[in-house]
Amino acid sequence: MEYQYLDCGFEGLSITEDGNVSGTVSRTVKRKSNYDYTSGHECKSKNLQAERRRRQKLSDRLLTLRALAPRITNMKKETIIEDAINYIQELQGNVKFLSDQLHLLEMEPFSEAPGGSPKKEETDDVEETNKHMIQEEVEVGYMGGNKVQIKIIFKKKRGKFTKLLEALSSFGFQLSDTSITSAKGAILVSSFAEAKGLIYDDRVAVEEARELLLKIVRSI
Amino acid sequence: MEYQYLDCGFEGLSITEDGNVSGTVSRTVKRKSNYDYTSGHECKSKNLQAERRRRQKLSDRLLTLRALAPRITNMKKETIIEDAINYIQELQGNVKFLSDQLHLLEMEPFSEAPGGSPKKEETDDVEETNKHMIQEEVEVGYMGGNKVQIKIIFKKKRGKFTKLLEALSSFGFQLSDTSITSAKGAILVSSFAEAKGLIYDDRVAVEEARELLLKIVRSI
DNA sequence: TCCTACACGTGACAC
DNA sequence: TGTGTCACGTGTAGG
Repeated sequence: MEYQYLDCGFEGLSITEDGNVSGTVSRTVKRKSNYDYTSGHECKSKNLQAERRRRQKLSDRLLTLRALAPRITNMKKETIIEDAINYIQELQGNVKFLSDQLHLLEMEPFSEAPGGSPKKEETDDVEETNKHMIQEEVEVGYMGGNKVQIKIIFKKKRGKFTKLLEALSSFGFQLSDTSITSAKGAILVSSFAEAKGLIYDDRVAVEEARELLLKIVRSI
Repeated sequence: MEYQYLDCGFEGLSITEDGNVSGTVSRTVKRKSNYDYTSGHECKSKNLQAERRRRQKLSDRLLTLRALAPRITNMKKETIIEDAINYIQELQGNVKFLSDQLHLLEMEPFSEAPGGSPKKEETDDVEETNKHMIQEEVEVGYMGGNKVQIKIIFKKKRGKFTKLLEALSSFGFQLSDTSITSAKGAILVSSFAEAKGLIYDDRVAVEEARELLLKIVRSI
């Protein structure tokens, strides 16, 4: 970093009073003529060195920033910042995903949260009941032993299926073979299951199971 | 953004042959005198406008970057980048912490051994991975558009399937028709899906999707 | 040959 | 009356 400019004391140019509106949108251009040209003072090498320091600092920060991102597409300044932006967004997504998963995993051992988060669910429920009017439907067929075959139709909603699975599992239904098809906002789940919690004298209480399933589906 | 410079065709200055070594450490100064002053050609307004565009783009990126970070200390360029650096490091720390905690929580169901000697657990884990050898398996077939058909085999574990569903959903896979069968501790999921997050010029990156799915399955 | 990206010096401001 | 920051125009190296 050696500069042979001394930059102080001699000037080869004078201030040209040409078009003076500088760059940005609305600068209050006052043309105050800060410099005292009679004394030849206000030497600009100070400003020069400060500017050099500033640039170097900024460049260093950019390098540090680039060193953090794993996906490096280019050395260009602009792409460095772009990569940083993308990386930050990716990291934010990861954090959100992991956080959600962690909370979900923490809630799991206590079966279902009773209070839960009321606001979202409420609005969703209102929308659901008002708008589409897709009627939930549940059928249960007895297959012998504690085996049943169940069919469930409900309205498609984000995360509803996974919650249904969890609810089924926590109520003692063990699904073996299941198939899911979705069409026009409705979901049909058809499955073979073992109903371990609903056995009365070696027979599954089919109607009870059906009502339980219906309650589960509607409550989610 | 209005400039009253036209900058093309007229020059008020000549090239002064003064000290020519410019800024950085070792520039091979050749002083080639690129410009043809006889013809008045090689008008520099192109370069000027390009430079303006570059600056504006860079400024925009900086603003975007600043918009991402929650802790804004200053509007200065340098501090914007500093904040971004700190924020990225913080996010990385969060991801690492959450990931660790998640993995720890996943191992918990196996740690309910009554004796509680850590050796056993370790050997158990090793035995598990060695013995059963249910290899995760992922296949992805391209069906046109952004539709894919996926097949996933993994070892049955409590809550794993619902977590898989959520992960798929959060990574942009929208399952339409899927069937699940389980046998001897293994689960086979076969499904049609829309891969909305992985479209490159109207084509789905199949191999990427496969690797992503494999990572998801293994990480859960 | 042109085009892109960069660092530089400089005037204008804002504390 | 200074110090720090900014955007600007410009020369120059590489592609």
